[in-house]
Amino acid sequence: MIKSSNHTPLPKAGEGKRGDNGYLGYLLRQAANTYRYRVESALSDLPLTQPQFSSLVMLEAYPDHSSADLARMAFLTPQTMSVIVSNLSKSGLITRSPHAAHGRKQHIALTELGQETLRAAKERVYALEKDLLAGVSDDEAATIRHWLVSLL
Amino acid sequence: MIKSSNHTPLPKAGEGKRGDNGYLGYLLRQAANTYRYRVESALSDLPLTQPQFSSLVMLEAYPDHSSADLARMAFLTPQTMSVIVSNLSKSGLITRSPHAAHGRKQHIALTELGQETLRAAKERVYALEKDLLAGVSDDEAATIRHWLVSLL
DNA sequence: CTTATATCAGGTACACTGATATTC
DNA sequence: CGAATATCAGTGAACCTGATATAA
Repeated sequence: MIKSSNHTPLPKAGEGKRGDNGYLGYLLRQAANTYRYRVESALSDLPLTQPQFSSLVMLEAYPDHSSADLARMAFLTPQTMSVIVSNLSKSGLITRSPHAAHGRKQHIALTELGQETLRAAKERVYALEKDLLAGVSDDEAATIRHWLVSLL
Repeated sequence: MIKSSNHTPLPKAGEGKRGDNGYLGYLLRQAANTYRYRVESALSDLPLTQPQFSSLVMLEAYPDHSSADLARMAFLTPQTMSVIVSNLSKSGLITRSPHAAHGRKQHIALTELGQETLRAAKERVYALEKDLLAGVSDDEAATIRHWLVSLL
């Protein structure tokens, strides 16, 4: 036998349950996983994971924000974000300098390498944005965008 | 100072970048993360992770499918799915019995506990489905569903 | 004393690649 | 032999909870 179980047809990959009639939560999860995989493939040579990329984008958009600030933005615990920031630091993409004047806060800054890497990553990732809306009208895009925001 | 950096306003949690105008991929990721967190909170007393829950649902819907089959459905490597299945087995939710007649395939079956747990988990998770579509019209829901499926 | 920040310690599930054994 | 399955070994980023130290 060539293909797996032969008395019950293998559902189309990713369907899990009933395709167009599948549960929304399941579809949301699968879609996000698929997209994450695409992003990490596109970034595989940099190297930068998606959470790291997101963190860099946030840092660039909102400089002078602390690790704790980033954690709140990303709905993560401070400890988790601390690990991500620490990994970014280990990769030489950011530097943390003690900020004596403001409590225990650390000033996070992108290094030259960090800026270069982020710029390259943005090109790749933003190119994927177009694919996300292929064949979707502006009205539909607005509906989708509004729905995603409403879930946060 | 009470709230983090005070000269640059902290963006609304989860926005990361520009809210309604944010990048779709980013919104997709954040929405999926938020949903995942809700699911795992709802399941925290069972205990069952979301990947484990998905696997159980697939197993119930498509009995007699192997770990390799599940991996294909979920877009995961056989090794990864093997770990998930192994954890389910360790928790006593499934049993694997050698199936001498069909190559190396293992027959996976839900135990009594597995069926009970899945039933309880379904109640909780499917209750969350309603929240996903709160304030969304049928037309909009169809658009969203179609979009998610198109990404897979 | 309270609050916020950062970080250490420990743990786990999940994801990958690579290698191996088994079976048809 | 090739193809499919399962699994061992190793690695790593990313999550979590809990405890601790520091500083406004």
